Amino acid sequence: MNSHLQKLTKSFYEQDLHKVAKKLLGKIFINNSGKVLLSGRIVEVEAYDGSIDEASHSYNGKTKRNEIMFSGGGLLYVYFTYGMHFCANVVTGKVNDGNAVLIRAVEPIEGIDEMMLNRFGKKSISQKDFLNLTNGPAKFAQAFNITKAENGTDLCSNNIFIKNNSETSEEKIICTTRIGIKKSVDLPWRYYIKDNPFISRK
DNA sequence: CCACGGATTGGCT
DNA sequence: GCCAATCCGTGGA
Repeated sequence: MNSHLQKLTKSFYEQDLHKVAKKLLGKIFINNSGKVLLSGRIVEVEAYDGSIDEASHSYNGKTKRNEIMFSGGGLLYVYFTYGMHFCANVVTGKVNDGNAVLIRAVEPIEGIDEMMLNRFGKKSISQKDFLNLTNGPAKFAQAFNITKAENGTDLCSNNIFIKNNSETSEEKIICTTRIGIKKSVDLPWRYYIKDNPFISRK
């Protein structure tokens, strides 16, 4: 089947933040903008809310850096952090909501040789490094060639997009507090697929 | 196995 | 000047 027929549409991304976050688990993230198609199954995400969530980049309103978070569901918000890493988010809801889902981990499917080159500069890696390909937000971005150039990409009209897949059943979705933040630490807004080997942390 | 600190830039106070 | 939605290497138990 033509993958375009399965591309998630605006109406999917315009749904409620947490509904989209949970529904994204199990879906296939694709970057087909390079020579080699890269794909992976989304296995871990976190929700960030502009209104009540002090950890969200959008909490204090729109700036040059976070403006994509306010630009409507279906866009890719990519930010730069710690002086060297990029992380990718899927914007949800309507214009000015300031809501987005951070993609924290995927399970590699296609283009794995290319991912190994992007991450480690070689095509032969250890079993341990195989799990290290995409088991973290900046690892995923590096493996999939997502950088600031991809900030603002419309996932509904480009060769970077997310493909539909069967729903992940409720009992396989684990919900915990989020990782690596210092504010709003008690909000249980991290979702991941139970027992998946590419989860960033237990 | 776990804990800790360095890397390195840009955004905001 | 401070610090970040991270990652990786090191050093000790």
